[in-house]
Amino acid sequence: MKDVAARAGVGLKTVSRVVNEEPGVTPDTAARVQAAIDALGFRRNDSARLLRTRRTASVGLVLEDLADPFYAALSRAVEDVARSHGALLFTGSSAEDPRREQELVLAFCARRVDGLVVVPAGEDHRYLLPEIAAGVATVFVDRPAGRLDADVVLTDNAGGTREGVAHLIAHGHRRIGFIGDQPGIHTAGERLRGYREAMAAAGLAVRPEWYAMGPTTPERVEAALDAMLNGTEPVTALFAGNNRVTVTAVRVLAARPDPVALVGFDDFELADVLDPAITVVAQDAPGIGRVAAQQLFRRLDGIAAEEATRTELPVRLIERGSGEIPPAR
Amino acid sequence: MKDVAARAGVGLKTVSRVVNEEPGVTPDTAARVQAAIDALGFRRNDSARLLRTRRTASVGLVLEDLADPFYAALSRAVEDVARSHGALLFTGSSAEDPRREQELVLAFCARRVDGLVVVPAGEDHRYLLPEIAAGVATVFVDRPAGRLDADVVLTDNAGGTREGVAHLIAHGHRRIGFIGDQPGIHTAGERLRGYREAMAAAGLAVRPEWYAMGPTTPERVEAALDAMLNGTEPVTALFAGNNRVTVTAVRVLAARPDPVALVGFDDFELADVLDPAITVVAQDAPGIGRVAAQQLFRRLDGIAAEEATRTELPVRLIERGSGEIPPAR
DNA sequence: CTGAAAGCGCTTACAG
DNA sequence: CTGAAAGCGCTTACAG
Repeated sequence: MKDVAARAGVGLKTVSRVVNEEPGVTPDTAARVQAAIDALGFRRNDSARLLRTRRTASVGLVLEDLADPFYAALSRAVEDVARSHGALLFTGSSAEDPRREQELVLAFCARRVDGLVVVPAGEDHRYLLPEIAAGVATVFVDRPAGRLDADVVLTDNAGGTREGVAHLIAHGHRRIGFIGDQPGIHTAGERLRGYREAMAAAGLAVRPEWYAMGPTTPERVEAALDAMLNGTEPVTALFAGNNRVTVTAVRVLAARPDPVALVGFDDFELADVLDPAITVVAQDAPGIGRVAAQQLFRRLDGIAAEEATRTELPVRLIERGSGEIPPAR
Repeated sequence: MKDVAARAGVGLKTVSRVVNEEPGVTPDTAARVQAAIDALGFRRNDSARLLRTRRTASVGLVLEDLADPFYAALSRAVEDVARSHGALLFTGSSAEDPRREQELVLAFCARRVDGLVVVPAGEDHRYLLPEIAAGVATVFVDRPAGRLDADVVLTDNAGGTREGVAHLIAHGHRRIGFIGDQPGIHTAGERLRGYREAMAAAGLAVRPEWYAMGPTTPERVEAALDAMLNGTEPVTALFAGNNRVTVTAVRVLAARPDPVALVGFDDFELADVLDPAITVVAQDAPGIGRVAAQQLFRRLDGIAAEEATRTELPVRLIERGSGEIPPAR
């Protein structure tokens, strides 16, 4: 900028005015400055500019895995909102490792991002307290923060599962299984709760061998499902607590002679092309990302309420066939 | 930092030393500085630091759509390489709009990212010339840059398609169709070329109604496929030029009485659960991202050759059933 | 309409 | 081992 000023024979501030299209520059002067800019190939250094303005016009997004379709869709929505507010997006994957989550978050804060959208991996987010006090707006997504009162945007996990299980009950099922993710994961716990509530609401007892929580590896899901199907009171329907479980369940059930009804939490591509097509409780991944990002910018613009908000987004039951199979005789 | 220095009763430079763990500070002094840091909740402002060091330790990734599984996997790989080099990742989706691509690229450059990984949307990247001259390392990915000599990492599109089509030929097919994306898209053109070459290598003529290029909307793909299947010389097998085409083809073919062989370019989740399971020519999305990012850091570390490199990654034919269906009698 | 000075929060190059 | 001065590339607050 100094070079431009020298070449155009003006002061620094005048170059700044032209670059920022501020008023109060003679067309003549502006033209001279512009010529110097073009000749020198000058491009404003936004990092320097932002050091002075104290707004970096960037937000950081920390999620579990950028390559996961659910988070990929969420990211894209956050990106779109950020763009509409003139902000750039940093992204980072925690790989479900609390240490890595913290590293990323603090790295973003060290860059002085204006705000943060975080899918929590850890259980204690008090490390963010000084950052939040320093003015970094933070919104949690998909799972609430641990030991910290902050904005959070969630899917209605319990409600969605209740709806899916009630759907199976409405189709005549009484013995319904549930296979979920690790019990420590918030979404997994909420979905299990929804399952229990739906069964209770219908006056149906839940036998301990009908539900299983744990890693979503194919081996473990298959073992859990086998146990449910081969017990003394075998289930006639399964509610799959997430995508991974659903896919394995599809494979296992396809190999069995008698049909078992299946409803899965979270939609996936080609669910409608399978035979039978898979009935799912669909989450709104872009919606979650959008709402979270909007809340973030509301905070940044100072138009959000003081207190932390908690938003639960509704799910959508999509009937495709697998969830409407009647109980085997 | 000034506050920390004042509180610890030392100079700025000493605080800087402690913060950066530089040697040459008495344990005693260091402890005093550290105490001040903790008391004040000081966190180094990396943006300011990087203004001075002239390295932002960040790279920008511009791709078509962060929510697309292929690009999501690619992004994750770029992120991992960036992390291993201590760099943060900006991401942005061009939505296949050249103007938006340029906006994003220039915004990243204005932040002075060290390097850029770009999936080109436009056809002319000369706008990057000044940036590259200014030292921004740039690697193109998935498609080559337009009118610019730069590093590029590609899938072996033509070779992969040759292999897939040859596979169909080896299974007895003589009349093979090809449905691809818009002819302007580099990957689409390359795959069409591979199809032609494989047919020619087997001495098979290609009738004009056997291949169709255009948007990958279900309507258009369905119409193209119908035309190929109902002509006077109907095809007995189809090579689908990408994911979207494959999915629509699966739907259309499932509704037909006689089986048609199908090989698709690019793998997708659940391809193995469909009936028949889908034979594909699989791209290595993480591999492409990794190789591109590695080339980027090689440039940044000054250990890359002067000339632009062109890398083509091999594909993998995965036989699952649909590609091994013999020609209908 | 225009510009000189100070400052954003750090590091670099020196001197002691 | 320690620190004062200058500077990274901009903007802010002022003065003319």
